[in-house]
Amino acid sequence: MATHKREQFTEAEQQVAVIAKALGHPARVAILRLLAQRQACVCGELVLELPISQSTVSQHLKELKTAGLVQGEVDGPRVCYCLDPTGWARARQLLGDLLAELPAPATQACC
Amino acid sequence: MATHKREQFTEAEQQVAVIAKALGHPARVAILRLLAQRQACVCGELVLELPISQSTVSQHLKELKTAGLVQGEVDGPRVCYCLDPTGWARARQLLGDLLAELPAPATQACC
DNA sequence: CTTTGTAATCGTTAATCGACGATAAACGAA
DNA sequence: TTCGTTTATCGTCGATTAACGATTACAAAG
Repeated sequence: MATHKREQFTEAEQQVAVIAKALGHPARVAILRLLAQRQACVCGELVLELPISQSTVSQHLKELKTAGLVQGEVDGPRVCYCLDPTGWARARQLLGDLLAELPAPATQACC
Repeated sequence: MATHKREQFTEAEQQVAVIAKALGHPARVAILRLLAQRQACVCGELVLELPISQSTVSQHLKELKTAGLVQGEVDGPRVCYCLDPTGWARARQLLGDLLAELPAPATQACC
């Protein structure tokens, strides 16, 4: 059963997991890269660039938005997406902390 | 349909996604942190520290191993786990590249 | 060889994910 | 107001995930 015991982990662990989960699909990584590269962040542009359907892109955008990594602004009939400044900054912080906490280990294993 | 179009994204995007997916659960983040903190990386220790059952821990360890982040070495009746040196170094590289490629945006949104 | 302790696997269950087409909603233009 | 364009949502489907207890596999000890 997916009784999801997530509550029992630390706040930081859960937050990192949320970020990582959002990054856990190539389409979402691609979307973030596109949003960072070009300033033209209209949804339709993304659909043209990606090998998935419009509804699926929309779905991924929703997940990124839920994770706080992306924000969308309605602009007439279309929607302009971009990285969420504070959310992405926070994500960078959390991932950076994780990398700092888990440094590259010595070349030989522990045991 | 889960037709998984992952093949159609770039190699880097897919690899980042694999890493991120492995980090996408608080239990796995916790496991990695425990492995980095203490050198005592015996599976049983992890089970004692985590609020989930032995079989679930084993499952998560398997996923981390599949993602190349962790390695296990049989030591008599128990198994000693630790960060996979090369795999984790690679993961650090990929995540670092991503953070470099997606810098903290200007405080104001794009549109 | 049998027992004991440890970890992996199996089987099951519920929930979530990923994908799509179809439909609905929102808006500007005619 | 109606039409075309754009995006979000709905409904569906199969696959995967997360979790657990039970069982199995294995190695060391007796």
